[in-house]
Amino acid sequence: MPCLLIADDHPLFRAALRSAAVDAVAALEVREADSLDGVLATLEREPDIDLVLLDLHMPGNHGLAGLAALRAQHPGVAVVVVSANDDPQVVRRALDHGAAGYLPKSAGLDELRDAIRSVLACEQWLPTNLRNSVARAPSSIRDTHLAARLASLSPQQFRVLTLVAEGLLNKQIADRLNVQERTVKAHLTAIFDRLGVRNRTQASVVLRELELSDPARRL
Amino acid sequence: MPCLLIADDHPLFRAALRSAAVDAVAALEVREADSLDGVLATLEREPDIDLVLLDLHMPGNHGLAGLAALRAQHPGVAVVVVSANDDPQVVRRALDHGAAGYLPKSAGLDELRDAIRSVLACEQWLPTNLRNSVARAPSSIRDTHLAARLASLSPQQFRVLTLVAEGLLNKQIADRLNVQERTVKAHLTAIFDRLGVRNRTQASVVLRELELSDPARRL
DNA sequence: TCGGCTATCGTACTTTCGTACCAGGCCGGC
DNA sequence: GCCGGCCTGGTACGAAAGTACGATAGCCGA
Repeated sequence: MPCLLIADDHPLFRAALRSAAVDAVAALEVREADSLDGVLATLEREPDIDLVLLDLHMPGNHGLAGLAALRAQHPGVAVVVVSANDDPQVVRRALDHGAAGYLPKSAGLDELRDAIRSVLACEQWLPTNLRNSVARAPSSIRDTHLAARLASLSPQQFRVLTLVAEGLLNKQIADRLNVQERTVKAHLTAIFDRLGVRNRTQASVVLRELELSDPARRL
Repeated sequence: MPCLLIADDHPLFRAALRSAAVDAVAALEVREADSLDGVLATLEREPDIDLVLLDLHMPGNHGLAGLAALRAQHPGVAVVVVSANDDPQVVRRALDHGAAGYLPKSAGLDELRDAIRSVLACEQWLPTNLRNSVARAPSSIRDTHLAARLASLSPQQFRVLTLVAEGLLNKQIADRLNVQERTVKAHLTAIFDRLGVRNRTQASVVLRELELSDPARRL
């Protein structure tokens, strides 16, 4: 039986997505989360989840960072990004970072149903009015490299990286993760190696590249 | 005689702005720059500049960081932000960081003329269709604090901060600025004090808060 | 079963960072 | 003139970061 996780910080919108989803797919189990940590915790707790509807703008998330974390820690779970933003460049970046689909918040029930069914069948899905423009949007080489590097991080490494990017000291990170500072250092050495950087500041820069810049930036 | 600096990385758009501007204001001197460094260099070289038309998306610039740098290093120069983005939240943030006006790239010649004249007369200017919505957009307390802190940095301190945010070592920064590493350290101590942070990673986070997030982020 | 990946922790070491104290020269405002 | 800010340095020191050797254990797929 297919299992869906709805990740959005807006209760009403979650409810709307839920009712539309159960209406669209027979015998669908649905979970909900209202923060990025909640999403990751739920995925840990319930490994049966097949699909996540992920709002890019929830607490603890910055742009595509949540998507990257999800893809890095749960590569087997499909992710459909749900966003009010329908700029083809942003959609392109989301797909490059492993999204299986992109659902504008303005989408109708038909589209939502289509999206869920397609992605559960392991097909990529985009709204019809975006397909052409997204296909034309060039993938940034920088972005695909970034995606590949970040996806190679282990879950724990990703957690360390996010804490580093918040400016925490190694000792603070160790306490937060209930390990020794020495272990944090070991992870950091691996992280630097994988990301191709030489210190923590550069690593945090890499992570922050995932924040969604102004859509006009690349024009 | 009023003097204007047009800062945009697109030559055609610079030309359009220039012809419209000289047409709008009598005896207007015009300079151009195509990068943030160019803007700052020109302002150093020519202290007579009264007004900058600043595109938010030029090389070396990330979101509002260029505006903040400009305001910090040349508080006497008025800045009109020129952007394709007309989200009221972004406009609000630009104004909170010291912009004297905001000109959508879709603006007509009349609006450009109005904008330049108003700002040269030391009045704030916004396009009519944005005035109400921007007035309703709340100022983020975080943002105004950020603006105040960043504006208190000296020019050299700002340069050090930008290099720190790129992940450079103190020694590398020293070489880049032709000073001793010890001097960089002195600047950093002052920077941490003013920004209210405790290490370089947190400082770079503060600077990167100025990047323009996805317009929908605050909804 | 075995190799590979991950996570954990250890010692010792170098480098970098950050702070403590200090000071001289420069410039602008009161 | 004097005060205050900025920019520049100097010595010294402790703290943090990062590296280089290690090690043990678990898990998973070939």
